[in-house]
Amino acid sequence: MSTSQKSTAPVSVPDKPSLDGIEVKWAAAWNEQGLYNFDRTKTRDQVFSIDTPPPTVSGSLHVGHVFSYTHTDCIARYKRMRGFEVFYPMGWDDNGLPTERRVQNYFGVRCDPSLPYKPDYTPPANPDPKKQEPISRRNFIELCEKLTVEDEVVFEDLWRRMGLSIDWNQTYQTIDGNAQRVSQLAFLRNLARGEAYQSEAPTLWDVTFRTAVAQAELEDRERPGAYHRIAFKRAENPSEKVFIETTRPELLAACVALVAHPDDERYQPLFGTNVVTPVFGVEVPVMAHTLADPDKGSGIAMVCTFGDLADVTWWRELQLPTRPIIGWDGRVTSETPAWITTKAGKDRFAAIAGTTSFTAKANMVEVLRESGDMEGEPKPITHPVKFFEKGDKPLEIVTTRQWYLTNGGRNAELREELLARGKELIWHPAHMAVRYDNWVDGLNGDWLVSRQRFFGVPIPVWYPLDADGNPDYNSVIVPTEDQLPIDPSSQCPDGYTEDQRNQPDGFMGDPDVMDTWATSSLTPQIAGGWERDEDLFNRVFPMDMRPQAHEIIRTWLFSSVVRAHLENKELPWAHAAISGWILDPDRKKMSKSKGNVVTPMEMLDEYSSDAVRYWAASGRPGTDTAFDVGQMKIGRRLAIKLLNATKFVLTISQGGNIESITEPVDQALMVKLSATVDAATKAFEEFNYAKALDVAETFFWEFTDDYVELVKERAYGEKDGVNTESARSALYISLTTLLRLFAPFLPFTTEETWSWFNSDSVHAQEWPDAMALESDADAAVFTDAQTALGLIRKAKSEAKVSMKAEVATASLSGSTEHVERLKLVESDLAAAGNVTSLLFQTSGEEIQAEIQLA
RNA sequence: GGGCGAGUAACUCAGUUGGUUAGAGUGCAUCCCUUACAAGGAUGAAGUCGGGGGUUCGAGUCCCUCCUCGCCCA
Repeated sequence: MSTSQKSTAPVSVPDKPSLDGIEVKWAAAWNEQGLYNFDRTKTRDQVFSIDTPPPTVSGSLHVGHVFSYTHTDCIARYKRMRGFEVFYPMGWDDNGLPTERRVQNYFGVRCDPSLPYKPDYTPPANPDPKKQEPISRRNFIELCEKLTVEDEVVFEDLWRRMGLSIDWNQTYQTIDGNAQRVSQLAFLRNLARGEAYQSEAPTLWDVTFRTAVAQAELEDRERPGAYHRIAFKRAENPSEKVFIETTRPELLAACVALVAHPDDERYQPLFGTNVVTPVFGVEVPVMAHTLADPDKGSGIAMVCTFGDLADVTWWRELQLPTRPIIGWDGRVTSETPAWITTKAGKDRFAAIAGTTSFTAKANMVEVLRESGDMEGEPKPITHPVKFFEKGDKPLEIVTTRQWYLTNGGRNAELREELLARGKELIWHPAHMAVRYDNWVDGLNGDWLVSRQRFFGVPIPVWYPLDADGNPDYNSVIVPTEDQLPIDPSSQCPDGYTEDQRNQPDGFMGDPDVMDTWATSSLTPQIAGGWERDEDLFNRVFPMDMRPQAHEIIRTWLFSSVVRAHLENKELPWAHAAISGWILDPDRKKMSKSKGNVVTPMEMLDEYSSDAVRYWAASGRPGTDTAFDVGQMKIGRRLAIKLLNATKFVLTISQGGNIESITEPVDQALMVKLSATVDAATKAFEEFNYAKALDVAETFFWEFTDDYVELVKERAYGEKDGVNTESARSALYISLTTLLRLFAPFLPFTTEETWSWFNSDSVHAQEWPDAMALESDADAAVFTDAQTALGLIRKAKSEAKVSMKAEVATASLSGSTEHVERLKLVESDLAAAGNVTSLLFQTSGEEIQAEIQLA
């Protein structure tokens, strides 16, 4: 780094510097200059690549977006100044259920895949959410695409207004052609390697959305329920009763066994015998399994196909028959099951056939009460119930054919490999790694990737139909890689013609789409040009950084690691930067439903982008942060101070040279500045932008409050030019260093001020070099001067006079070293304090002052 | 129930491998319209570092235990 600096343009400082309008001005200028465009001539070691989270554009803008995206941008800007070519793309997550729901509500339509496409369709003029108009799948998807484009504009406007240094030439949508191609291609590669497979198995099922959901999308919610104590009769001796307690009496017809713990002496005599279900009269075995909890209810459980995940375990491990009575719509099946053979049982079933599980439950309770098979009244309890995280009805478990992807949930070896990947990844903060480990350890099955939805990436396969028109799922027909992306419901496989679709001896397309995470898990590959632009891919992959929130470690982060591990045999990125949440002032998570969400654009308008960024950057990595307009006001004050301080320095100094800094207090300031740069650099290297901001800010306030006041007169040249150049150089070098230290945080303010004396952008400058500012000067000269100046101010403040008031005599005392140092600043202290007679005295260990005002 | 994180001034937060008298900003009080800055500046008051116990010459920091809050998992 050069030790000499001067402005690269004629200095032009506004009379009244202001933050107003600088966002629009500089966002446009940066766009025009292509300042953040990725230069793909750079090689991998010169590149810093970021796997940016694609926001869900159908969701609302949230201060959380501003918060976490600012963190990433601060790091991107730092890396850019460190000489890295930053690859900073932006994606839009428009794939999936949130978009479908928004389209349904916004246009008042719903998708009915059985309907034909209407080319000139227009949605209802006055959408009625209760009377959604059924439309074809293709019409529905067209509306999804139309709306997401509109939503993306709103997000892009915000990102630009916030000053995110994104390369707007590198954008993608998780539903666009390339994302679909990458997603399908990766799936076919998984299929070829045996990592993707189909299975007919009990599946967690959301009855509202009528789709299967994966383990990663579940959440437990506490719900009221009740134990119903129901009597089964022993098959050999009907007078002998066995009581079970169940929360789901409506599933009695789906009962396939009773289970108790093998050590439970109460039920040991029953193991291997049969009992008869009440009402339906079906004979079922009593079996032993360690999962049965002797302390829960009566200690013996009714196994149904399927009431909960424990039922699935028992069904599988005890090899029980499948007797489902709940259909995909969440209602009891309309046909009476074959296993119910008694006349009374058939009649009873007819009464609940076709009803919702809620109605069926009420009906069954009534029937059991009348028949005397229920003992006592239901006992209310509260218990955790599994929900789809986006759903509002409890999940059912139904048996369906689905596609799965291996993720270690059923394979110990793969699980260990993925745990090792978690250890290989560098986490910020480090403790977030345990969430990954917990999740991987707790996996109980492979990743279910098929979804029975419409707006998503189709599963790219077909199945041949036999002479009876039944699909042969074991003979999957796949497209060639160069045919991708494909839609199997509108395109036909090689060797077939479209008129063979759904005909005997013809083919059928897989009707499902993939889980959105199956696409989102490939964002490094999608943005990085995998199998599309190998030249780009080799320059950016594996990426350097994945920023994301902690609650999606189990979904986005984990699934991305799975895909890259399987496909690329490596981690998708080196660092994971985990951001915290925004909490409201009561320390509750901010959310729309609580009505405590603030609109980001209003915030930016009121406080300025840099002020809001300041607040965001104050939140340490991974730490939940309170929404605090107070911090934004401070940020605004900092930005305005920076404008004014820059104006001041430039009016008296327009160049600097480290060799000209000869005055001890100026040299001391440089030592402090060097330490500040060093600390900020170290913090940034650890992804701790908050600390980097803090150290820069601390130095800045000392610089303005103390140093500038101390050297003002000398810098003006009012002391016959003695050491004027030293002060001017120190001021100028401090200023240019500070503007660069603040550039990642306050990109607009620093660019505005930089432009007053430079023709290029502050964001294209090199990050300051601590070494270049280092010297063996004594930093305590400045510290002691600050102390002495403070004492003089205190005396004036206590005397309630102006800071400008004249001091007749100031007698400073302290240790020998103190006095030696203070003498080095004598002239500046006298000037700053307006002291006529400044005296020194060696006494005591602390600096003290006796002040006599004039 | 298991795990992780947090608890420091009225508020929001720093506090490094244990090391002098625990810091900053906000707010508050008092004062100053000082020619970079009144959307400003100066000075000041304010803390049993969640409770208890332990290790140590020395603990906000390490160990044990309990309490409160948040999140993840079951």
